[in-house]
Amino acid sequence: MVNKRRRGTELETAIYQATLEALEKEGFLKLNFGHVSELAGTSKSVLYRRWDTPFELAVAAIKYKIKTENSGQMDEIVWQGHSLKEDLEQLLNRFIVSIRTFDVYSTGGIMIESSQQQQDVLKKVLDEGIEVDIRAIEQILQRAQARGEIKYVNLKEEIKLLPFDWIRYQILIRGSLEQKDVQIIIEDVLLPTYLSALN
Amino acid sequence: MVNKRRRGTELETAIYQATLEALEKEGFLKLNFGHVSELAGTSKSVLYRRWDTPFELAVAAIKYKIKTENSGQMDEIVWQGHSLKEDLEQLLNRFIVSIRTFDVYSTGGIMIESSQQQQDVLKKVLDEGIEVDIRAIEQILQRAQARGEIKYVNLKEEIKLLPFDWIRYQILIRGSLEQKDVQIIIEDVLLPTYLSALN
DNA sequence: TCAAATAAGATAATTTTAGTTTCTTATTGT
DNA sequence: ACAATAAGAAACTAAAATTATCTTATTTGA
Repeated sequence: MVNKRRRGTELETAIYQATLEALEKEGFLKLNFGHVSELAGTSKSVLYRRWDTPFELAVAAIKYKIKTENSGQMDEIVWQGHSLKEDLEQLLNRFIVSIRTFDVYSTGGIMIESSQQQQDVLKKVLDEGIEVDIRAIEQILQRAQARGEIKYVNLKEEIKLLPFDWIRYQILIRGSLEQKDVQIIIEDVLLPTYLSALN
Repeated sequence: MVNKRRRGTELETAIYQATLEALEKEGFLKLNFGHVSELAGTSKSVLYRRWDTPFELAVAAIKYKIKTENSGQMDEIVWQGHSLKEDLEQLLNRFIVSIRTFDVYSTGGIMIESSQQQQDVLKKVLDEGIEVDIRAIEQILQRAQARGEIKYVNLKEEIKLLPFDWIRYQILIRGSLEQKDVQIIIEDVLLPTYLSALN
């Protein structure tokens, strides 16, 4: 390897891509600076200069990925359903796609520990997502109200988040989610819940 | 250190207890044979002979803990409620206690990866618990049927598992669960869902 | 009861990995 | 063109994981 040194943004995106590649192949636990620097075609010292731990690198890389690829996707949904049920189907299926993107970087997914600091960081990432989820549900409820399917739109936050929590659990922990499961949660749980609380 | 060598079951329970202690203090990621062998007052080679990886040791230790402490707890619930709602409160509060026992060994709790093999092992552990959960819900439903609160008791398995999945998610991933959240899931979600599906 | 088999425990040796430091030189900006 | 900055390579250090070897307590069963 000789001349042509990358730096700044160019170098960092290369590192991020290498990190994501490593995460996909080896997962979180095995992520280390040595391997990533090889993949990125740079050297360890470059990574040690920028991040203190592989964990921080991983978070930065995932943030980068979300920013460049998913940015605004959930925010700008064009609703196409003609009923509360159809809107929910559209929303949850879209959500499943985006959560699976995440899942790739935690091969399978199992709970393990992390430091308090690390938890705070990840909690923040999660919470940012939650706001988007809540807004989406609120939009759906208002559409349903306009149609006359429900009278009110005030729902407790925990209930608004229920389908997202449940889907995350199925994908990240259980490791599987079939189409029929989504139908079940919508028809047997969400619709009865909403109709009971909002009429 | 000299004479008096422990072996067999005696030695292994000592190792399991040392492992659980290490898990509580340091967590999953930092679990290693060297540290555990010190805590157990034995030597590394003894551990390397029995388990290939710290992960397998951890699983074995947690299994041991569940077997000796929690065994049959959930199975032998004496129901004390006088309504479907009260039965659900009893069940879920009990469940929360048992899941928190688990949580101690994953300080905080965050999803990270593990190998396919490891996942299979943990999936099996989870699945064993699921059977107990399902039986408990079925008992409750039959009591509700006997009281006349509901007509039928046939519920899809996904729905039966919903409250357990949801609670696990809150505790293991979100990292918190308040009493009011349990009330909300029971009153606003489960009861409407059951009454809608089973009448 | 005694000898052989088994497994515990101690220790040393080896390997691997993480992390640091040093140095050279390409690149940038003034 | 020259000084400042940061990339990249490599060697080095330290720590931890893993393996190997050996001694000896304990069990087994003839």
